Amino acid sequence: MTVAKTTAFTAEQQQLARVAKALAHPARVAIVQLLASKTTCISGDIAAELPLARTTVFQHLQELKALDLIRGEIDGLTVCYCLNTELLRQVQQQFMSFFETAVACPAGGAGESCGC
Amino acid sequence: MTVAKTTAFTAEQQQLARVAKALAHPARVAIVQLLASKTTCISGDIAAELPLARTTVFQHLQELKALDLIRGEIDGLTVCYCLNTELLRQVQQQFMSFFETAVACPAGGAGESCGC
DNA sequence: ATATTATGTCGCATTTTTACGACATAAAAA
DNA sequence: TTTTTATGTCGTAAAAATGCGACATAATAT
Repeated sequence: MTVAKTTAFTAEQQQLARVAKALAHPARVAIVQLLASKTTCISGDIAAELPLARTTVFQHLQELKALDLIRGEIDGLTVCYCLNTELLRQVQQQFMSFFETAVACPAGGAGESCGC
Repeated sequence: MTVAKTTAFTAEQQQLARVAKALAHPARVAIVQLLASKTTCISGDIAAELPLARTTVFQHLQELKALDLIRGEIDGLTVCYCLNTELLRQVQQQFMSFFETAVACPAGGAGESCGC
């Protein structure tokens, strides 16, 4: 409580952080890649392809689903999960803007205005 | 027992997840944006611009520094933090590849091969 | 020399994440 | 019907993240 902190975080910062958090575990990165590599939506045997217990994988799936990055459709006894490519495209844009601003830092990286 | 199974994933998946984790908090997103917006590297008054205690901000700075996304150079009594734009460029590429593969999912989004 | 200031370290409490087994449920097969 | 199978729910334990105050340190300023 050294200083007055008036500034809150913007909606954009929170949104980017939320998505980043969703991708902040290799299992969830792997799940997205797995779904991207299938011509047909695969079901819970996603778990069989990952070095984790089925319930743990299910938990990760739920986290991705909570952000609507993936979707699940029940098909009889199995469930078909697939990517929400539309949302992913938006998210990709957000990350791009973020990185573009970052790499375009006027300080220019390896220490032009300071010693870093 | 809860053992981190992150080692069972590919190096690429782990690297992407690591960086995603670094950006998984709005404060750290804000820090990167803040550093990107400065023509000169700013020091610890980063804390004054964020709605968090100084030590908490310092902690976030350390996390970004641990991944070498930012760097700090001591200048007398103050410290000059700035972005590692070179690394950020690499990271940007990794995220781009990831998203490109994801949005290019053959299932094509809104349910072409399944009901999602 | 003493005080001030910017930065960094430590410990602690709270919350969230991760991981998994035991159990429940509902569709399909026997 | 009974059994099998794929999926989902719940509780729990360990770990990590978050946030902050008390204290330490080192460079200036007085």
